[in-house]
Amino acid sequence: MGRLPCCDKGEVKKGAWTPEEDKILVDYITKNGHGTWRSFPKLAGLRRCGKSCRLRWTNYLRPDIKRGAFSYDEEQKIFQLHALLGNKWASIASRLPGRTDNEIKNYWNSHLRKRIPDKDTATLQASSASTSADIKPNLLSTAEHESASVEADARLSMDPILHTSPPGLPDCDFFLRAWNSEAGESFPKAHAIKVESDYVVGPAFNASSSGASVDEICKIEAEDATNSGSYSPNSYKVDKSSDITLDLLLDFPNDGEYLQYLQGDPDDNKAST
DNA sequence: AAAGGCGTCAACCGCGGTTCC
DNA sequence: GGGAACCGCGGTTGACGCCTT
Repeated sequence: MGRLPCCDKGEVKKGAWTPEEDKILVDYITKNGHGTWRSFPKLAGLRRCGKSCRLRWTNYLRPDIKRGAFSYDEEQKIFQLHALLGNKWASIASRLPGRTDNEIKNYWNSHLRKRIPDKDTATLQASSASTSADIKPNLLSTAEHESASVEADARLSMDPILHTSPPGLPDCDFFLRAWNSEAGESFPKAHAIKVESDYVVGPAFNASSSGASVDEICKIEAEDATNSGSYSPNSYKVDKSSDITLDLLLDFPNDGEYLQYLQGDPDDNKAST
């Protein structure tokens, strides 16, 4: 038994929205709110699928949407968040006020992805061929990233040390933990920065065995899930430090090296400044 | 000037997760 | 507890404009 179609395909209009339709949609939502999207088109007098209305509103017509070129800061954040989260566009969008997941996804696919050097791809293939435990999420293709995430989730669930934040541990320790982990390590590597031998990995967070990058990913996802009230009770226990940790990672001083490929395309940078 | 290629982005589709009854 | 309804997400498609030949 398949899922019922969300609307009668014969009845609804498809394709680009006209200014008139936009106006009807905006006017109705302004006055009444959208209610349930399924019934919205009928109530508003639009010959559109409810999903289509929702998409048009959330991706284009919402008043808080910021249009126009992405700033350098925004690009920087997208790179960093993508390194942590992979193709979790909604999660990334939630940290970029005024930007939608669709917009970020398109921008990534058309502008940012091509700035990642080919040699990273080569590194990726070499590393993924060696051992799955050494997988670096930020270097993975989408499919590899997804499978790595699944595997990492499984590892996480078996690694009690990743489930608990030591009582009374200051946030800076959390940050150090994160930075010394694979997630922190991934930033320089993602940008082809050579990390010197004084790079320290604590015994409990050996990068090849702890999957601490997943720690980061799970914390952020847990936070997102918590925000939407949908996180399962046996998932990572979230506390305030997750947000602080991510912010610290995002705010880590960029001396121009870490995001080298942001400067890869002068034309794009010109547009974003 | 015209045709074809390419890049961008709005919109669609299908699926998984959540909520409600 | 189970199923239907609904929502939201990520991947994909298609239209359109620009560029190159």
